[in-house]
Amino acid sequence: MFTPYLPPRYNFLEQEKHWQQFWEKEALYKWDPNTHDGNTFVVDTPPPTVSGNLHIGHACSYTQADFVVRFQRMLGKHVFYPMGFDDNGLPTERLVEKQKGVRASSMKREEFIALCQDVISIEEEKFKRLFKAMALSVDWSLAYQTISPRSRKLSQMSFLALLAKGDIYRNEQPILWDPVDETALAQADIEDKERTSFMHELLFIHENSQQSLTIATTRPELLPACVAMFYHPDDLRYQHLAHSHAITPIFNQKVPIIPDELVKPDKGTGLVMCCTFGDQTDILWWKKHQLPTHIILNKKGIIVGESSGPLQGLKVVDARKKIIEILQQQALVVKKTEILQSVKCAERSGAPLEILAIPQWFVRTLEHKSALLAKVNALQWHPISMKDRLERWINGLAWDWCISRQRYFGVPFPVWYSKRAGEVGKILLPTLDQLPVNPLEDLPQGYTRAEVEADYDVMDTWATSSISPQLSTHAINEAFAIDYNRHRQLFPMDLRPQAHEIIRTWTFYTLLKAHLHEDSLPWKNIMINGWCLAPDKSKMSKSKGNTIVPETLLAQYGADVMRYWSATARLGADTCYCENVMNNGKRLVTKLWNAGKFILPHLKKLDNQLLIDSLEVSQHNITATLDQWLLHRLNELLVQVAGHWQAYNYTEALEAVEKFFWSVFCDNYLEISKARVYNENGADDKGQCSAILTLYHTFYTLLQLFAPILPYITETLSHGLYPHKGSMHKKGNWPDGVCKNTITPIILNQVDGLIEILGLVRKAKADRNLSVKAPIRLLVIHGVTLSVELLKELQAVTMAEKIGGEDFPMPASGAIQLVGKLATVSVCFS
RNA sequence: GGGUCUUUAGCUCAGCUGGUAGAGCAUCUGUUUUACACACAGAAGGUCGUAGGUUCGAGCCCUGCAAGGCCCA
Repeated sequence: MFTPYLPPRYNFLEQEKHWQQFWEKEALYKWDPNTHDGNTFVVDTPPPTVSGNLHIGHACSYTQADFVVRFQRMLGKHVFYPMGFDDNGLPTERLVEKQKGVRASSMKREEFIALCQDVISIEEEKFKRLFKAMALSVDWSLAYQTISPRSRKLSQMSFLALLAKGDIYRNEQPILWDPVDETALAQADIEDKERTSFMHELLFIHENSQQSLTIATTRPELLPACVAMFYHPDDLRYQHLAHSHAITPIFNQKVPIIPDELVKPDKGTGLVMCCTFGDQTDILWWKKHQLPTHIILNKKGIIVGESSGPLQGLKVVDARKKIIEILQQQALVVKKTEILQSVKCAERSGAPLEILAIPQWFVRTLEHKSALLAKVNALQWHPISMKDRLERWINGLAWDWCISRQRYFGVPFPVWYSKRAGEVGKILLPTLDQLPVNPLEDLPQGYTRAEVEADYDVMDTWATSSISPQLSTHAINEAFAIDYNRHRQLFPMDLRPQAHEIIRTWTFYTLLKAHLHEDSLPWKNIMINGWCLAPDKSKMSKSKGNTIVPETLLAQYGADVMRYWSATARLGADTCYCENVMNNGKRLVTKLWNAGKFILPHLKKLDNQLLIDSLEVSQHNITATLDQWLLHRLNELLVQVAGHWQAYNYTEALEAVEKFFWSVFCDNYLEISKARVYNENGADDKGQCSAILTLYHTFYTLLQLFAPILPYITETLSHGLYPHKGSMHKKGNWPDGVCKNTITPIILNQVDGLIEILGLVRKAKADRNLSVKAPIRLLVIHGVTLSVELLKELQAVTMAEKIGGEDFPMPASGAIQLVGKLATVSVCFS
């Protein structure tokens, strides 16, 4: 049935809901696993963290990716576009603790994990609804979670694969430790607190000369862990100490005296002791000077070990009092000064942090630097300038990647340590078919619970996130695979869209994993979107109260307008939320609707079959010069816009289409052709048919060009005016060129002249404060010779009674004369 | 503190290998109702962050400075 129809008003909320259901019912975005022609476009969507709310920045970046995906689908690609949810790790734990008012550390581990599962399933539904409202053309059947059994399995496979290759190793490393909650912390969990403390000056003995040396410290209780003494290399007071040793008081340990630039000569006495580990500097020195490790603190922050003598069994604070007491008794404290000190504390428990050395798992990165740089260069960056960030990052890397986290809700290491006599500490691994394993519940084959100790840690979230492509392809490599055929079909992927602040983490780790696993790139292209800032160009944050949530914009303006806004932000460039731009988007949607409303009633003037036929078939009916000119210009637009899209320049693509639609199509073509469209006296049926057909097909092409950015209004108008064509967004619906006509440069120039003359006449009327529809008695044109046909168009649109050409003299008086690039005109009103 | 990006009209942004500054909105003026006043037509609006340098010529290249963003310490 061919019955074009549009409702009287465009109610975006109603239409959006309707088309969401339609797209779902039609399975328009469904990936077809049986396509093997290689004409695929596979996307690696970075899974958002489900904890907390989606903000406008997400909306901006996810819609920008969707533009590209929709274009590729319309081009005819088989699109694989999944959505993931990153529900693994600390942010989720935090959310759950907050929502449920619980503490992970004070519950049973399994109960806490179950609670996490409950919360994320609710949060994910929320995200899903919002993504659908934003018209992300995701195939939801491909959705994955970073904590699901399959993701755990693949994550553990990745670990085992790298362990087998020797790219993962275990080593004891200092970490920041919260002795109250008994966990390692990330940088993000730490806050600096000011407190008063005492700087003590203690006496050491210089081994060679037996003279006393005064060192300054705020941590006297770490004396048993002292492993060196430092002074600044330029400090003239201590040059004689080079290459000698000092003896610690009370514990009588012999420690080397070493010069290092990090010592502040004016702090205390300029001599400082280095312990295992008092602060970050101690760690640096320990690494740089390869000092011995002398651990005296346990995970509860209690001093242990024979060598700690009288401090054994005491908490840090008590040990500090005790050691000062002892030192004072022996007159080894020469000075005590109250100072204000900044101490790193746990944000949550408030406890001052200790530094512990704990065995951790590491992924080798440093030795792969040059290979990774080559990979970075093989990747297509959009925009190219972002490549630089990753190159600098890789060049500056100084440590291997520590992937151990002392957490609960994460992917556990698939590892046990043997307690069997003769092999104590031996690393035991599961077989592949055991995966995913929970080493706390499962056991390595042939061992009993009593014979093994499980690795209690979970992996860094990035260890899982860095295989997001493989979470979708279901394989790490040929040996570690759930479905290797699927992997071969999808990997490497075509596109990774993401924001710039995670280039150094997410991009880097994902490149690293693909490199180590298969010597491959994870993707062929990467597009980097910018940030969304508040209207004052500052970062949006809850504390400033300047956040804007997508829900508000969707309700106020609708998804198309929100997408329009994110389309005006160029790739890589930060953009601020701007009411102006939202209004422009709203105007565009309305203008499209009104153009559709104009075309609709004229369609019944033509035979249905003529409208159903493709333009190729009905092309011979496009007889008017003006119509042929429009189609010619439309063809030029198509080439230009396709080029922009191929280069990921959706902003320029939109700008070009919008400009063409607004000024060429609506303001000029439509106004000029109106006389023929209405054909009031019935004198030009052929011209009318030509005009209506041109309007009809041009408008559809413009809708196609707008479609990747404005999916709802284009679908609504497409179904209303072109009910025989099916969905606007179906695979392969990108226009590959409208009817090729052979319009000559002379004719092109004539129509361009006509448009210019129309502009000059409008100006003449504006100068006289007249309506654009005010009649003209005489219009004289010099410089351009128009055909009889074009003169007729011009006469109708300018309301000119009479038009004179070159042979007609310019009126001397009573006329407005205007000069353009191509033509000079003279307008007489009376 | 190190690195990096940004700074162009009241607002949001274009501006190609250096050659007389552009768009949309907002403003002002005018025009209506046979698609659209969420429109059409017109006008006005800028020492291109700042101080130097290179050049016949700099928004663009070089150096310093300032403000802001981001990443890393």
